Amino acid sequence: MRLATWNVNSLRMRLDHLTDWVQAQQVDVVAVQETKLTDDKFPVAELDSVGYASAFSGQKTYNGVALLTRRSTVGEPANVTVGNPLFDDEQKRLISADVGGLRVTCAYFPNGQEVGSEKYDYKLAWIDALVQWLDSLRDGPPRVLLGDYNIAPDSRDVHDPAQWDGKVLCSEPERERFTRLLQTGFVDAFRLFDQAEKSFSWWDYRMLGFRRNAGLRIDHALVDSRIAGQVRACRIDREPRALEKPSDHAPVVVDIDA
DNA sequence: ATGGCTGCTTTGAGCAGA
Repeated sequence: MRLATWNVNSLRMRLDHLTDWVQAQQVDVVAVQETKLTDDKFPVAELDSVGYASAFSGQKTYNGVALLTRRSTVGEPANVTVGNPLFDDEQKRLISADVGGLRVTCAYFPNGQEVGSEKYDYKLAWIDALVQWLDSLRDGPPRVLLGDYNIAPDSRDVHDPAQWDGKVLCSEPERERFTRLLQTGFVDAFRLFDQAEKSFSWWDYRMLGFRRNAGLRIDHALVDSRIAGQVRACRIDREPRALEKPSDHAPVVVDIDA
């Protein structure tokens, strides 16, 4: 089974990129972040016409998440949960479903804006609640957490570690939260394999970020430790980032024998 | 040091992203 995560930065702007890509890559499950659409505007019919069923939770302007499943291989998302039952949140950042024997969660972690800000505190509290909830699901079906974590876990994941040292996305409390997620029984699928140095998943639109490869690895696929041995590959696909009018994020793909 | 793109919005300057 091939799963992927992609922050599309507006599904309205990126629908063609997304449908082209999932078909070309034969993706079975894709977790989408920053749809920026209310549910009545979600392109159910367009996705259905290319063979994908969808579960989604959105709002106007900001946030918004979705899980798309390839009908011919994995069917429809089942037992869909919107949000975190342990955390009241008006922001639409989390959706989970059973797909192909896995409990798949799509997450759009808060950005945090600046260390010490109100938004940063919200980010840490949001992650703490996510850790608590996912920990409670350890005995259920194997979990997969796909999303834009807005955390670069390691200096390897940062184009210029000195410049980013201690800044939001790279601060110690955020990295500690990432470690806590791993400690609830996950592996970082990307780091199970040899990867090129300076592998990133996001590049600033400004200052020729992509051309200079001035990026961060903040989009991740965490896979339940119980099935770590079934992970066959994990890679970042930079190609969609080079298209006209791209998202600022590239998709991350993970292949699991399941 | 600043802002540099992009998408969005009670359509137009300001917010937010990362």
